[in-house]
Amino acid sequence: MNIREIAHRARVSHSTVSRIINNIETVDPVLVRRVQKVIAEVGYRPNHQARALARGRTRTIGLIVSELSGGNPFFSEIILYFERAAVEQGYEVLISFADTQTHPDHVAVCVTRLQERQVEGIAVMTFGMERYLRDYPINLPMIYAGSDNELPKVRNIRIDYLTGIREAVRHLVDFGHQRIGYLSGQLDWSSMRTRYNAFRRALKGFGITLENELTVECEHTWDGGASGIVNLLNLPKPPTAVLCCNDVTAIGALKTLGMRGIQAGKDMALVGFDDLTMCRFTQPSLSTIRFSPMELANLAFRALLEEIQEGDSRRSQFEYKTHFVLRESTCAPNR
Amino acid sequence: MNIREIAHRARVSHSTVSRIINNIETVDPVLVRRVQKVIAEVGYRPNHQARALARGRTRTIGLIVSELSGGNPFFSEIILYFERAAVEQGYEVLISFADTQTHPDHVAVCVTRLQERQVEGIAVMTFGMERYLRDYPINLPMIYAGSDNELPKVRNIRIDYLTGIREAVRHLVDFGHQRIGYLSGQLDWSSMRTRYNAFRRALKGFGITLENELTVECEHTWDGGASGIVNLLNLPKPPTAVLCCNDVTAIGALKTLGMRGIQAGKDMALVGFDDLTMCRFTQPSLSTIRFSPMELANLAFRALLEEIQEGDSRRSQFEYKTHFVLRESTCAPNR
DNA sequence: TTGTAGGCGTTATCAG
DNA sequence: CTGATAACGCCTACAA
Repeated sequence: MNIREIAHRARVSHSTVSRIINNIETVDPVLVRRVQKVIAEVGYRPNHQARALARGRTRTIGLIVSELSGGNPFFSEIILYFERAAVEQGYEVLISFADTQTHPDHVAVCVTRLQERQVEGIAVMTFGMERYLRDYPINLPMIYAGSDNELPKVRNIRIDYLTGIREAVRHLVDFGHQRIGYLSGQLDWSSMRTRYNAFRRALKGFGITLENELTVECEHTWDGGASGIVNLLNLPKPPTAVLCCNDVTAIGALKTLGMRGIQAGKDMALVGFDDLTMCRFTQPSLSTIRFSPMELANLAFRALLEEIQEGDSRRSQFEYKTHFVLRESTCAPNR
Repeated sequence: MNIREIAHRARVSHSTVSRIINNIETVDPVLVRRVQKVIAEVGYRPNHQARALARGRTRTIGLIVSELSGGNPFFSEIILYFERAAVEQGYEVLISFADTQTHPDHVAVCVTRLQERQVEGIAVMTFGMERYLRDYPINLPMIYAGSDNELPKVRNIRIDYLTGIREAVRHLVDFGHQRIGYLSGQLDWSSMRTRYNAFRRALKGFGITLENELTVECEHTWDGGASGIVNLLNLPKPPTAVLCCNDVTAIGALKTLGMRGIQAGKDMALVGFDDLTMCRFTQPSLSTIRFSPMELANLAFRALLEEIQEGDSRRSQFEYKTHFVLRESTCAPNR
């Protein structure tokens, strides 16, 4: 069923039908009613591909996220809020999962796919995997978030990890902690490296030097956190507080602590990162560093939209600042 | 940059270029090399919309899920695994979020959008909202999951809620529980109603009749569970065990219990529903009824693919059976 | 206000 | 094996 068929049945030309489905004012109301009746009767829907082809615009944007494996809710919230922001502005979103576990450079495949679909811009929210796009020819509006090597052609949403981490460390130091452990995700992810560096810098700011044994590198998953913290607990002199690279890791660690009879928020201080909804529902509730998927998604969409609409002309700086959120999992050192 | 431009630069016809990008064997290798060189040089990518238009096929399917609000990981896992299964078969997935909170019939809007995008089929994984499609003219392959009114034109993945729920209830009854409470989601969602009915039927099977006061209807969110269970605790004679309509609700309830000094798995038995990854990491870990998003997504994709490929000819029955998963949150009644 | 003709980028069907 | 030529469904001058 197409525009010509409708036109035939309504005894008008197909251009008239086209005008009507595009809400052009200058059409005889009589014809409008006649055509719309036919459209309703046959259940006609305009073909989006054909429109895009004829118009030269798709009003579609791409969103690339890291794989949601193990159900880390962080990225699913990114998707939800990004989509919502886009739909509000009349854009559609094509979502692409970069399967970074098996093929790190899968991000490039995703970009290709999206380009073939003629997206008008791409938001790369992988927090680390965008480095595999370094040699990829970028010829459309594109934004990264928290990338550590800023490219001239790609806008980057700066992430201020330091502020939140420093607030968290200050909080712990105020409590009297000196031996603060760190549960890191894989350090070949730039965002993980950046967080770690921020942590070390924060410590140094308070006159503390981080001993090597106090950093554990693990997968940033529930299981990674659960097993990673064992390395800290088994130390001859374990830390009195632990900062984790994300909430999922922290919740995994929390589980291990609980199983060993160690109470976070009493025997040991534990801090997460992200501020997932579920942080309020762990026991104890999890103090964390806010890195809100909702705010990030909105920021990313706004940045991309500006890039699409304004091009190089107006390049506002977009920045996201993290903050410490106090809940129940932190406490004074227990010796 | 298009096929004609490539043809011009490589001094061949555009049909030859078309053949080459479609890997048609019968092309002179010399030309292949020449054309591919140009393609690489200019960074040409075929236009997907144009291809779809010319081919009359999009190799794209639609997936409609309920909104992910509050970050319920259930739907995000559905999306992930559905997408993965589809990509494996050379299909792309268009994801549509049905914002059922504000506009229940938003599902219909999603279907329209997907139809305009010429998807070859749609999987509706809303577990309840598909009823708003009742009067919608269905003219393409479509599947539902767990729908309670089976339509002739739509394939439905039957969900056997009863088996898992009965196993859970048997487990509780074996422990000696007689007063078993139920924390339900909004009962105007068909999947919520079906679960509830299954629960009552299971109870009856063990000779227990459910007193009205033991059922609480709440939002099936973290907060809903956290506040909903209060109504059960405040009863003159509270239940000794509680079954929840999903894990998120159960985890919310777990939090409230913890704050009141009631230990799930010791003072009260608590059972969830879904088996989210995080169930293993709550304290205590959550006994639940397995309703695996991964398996459901795979099933849904297979069903839809068969519907697309075979049409009405071969209609296998697809069914998903739930099962009880024993962890630490259940125990004998504590009086 | 309406209709006609041409084009968007690709595939497919023909002769050559 | 290659190259015209005509679709695919829609939009948009331009002409009537």
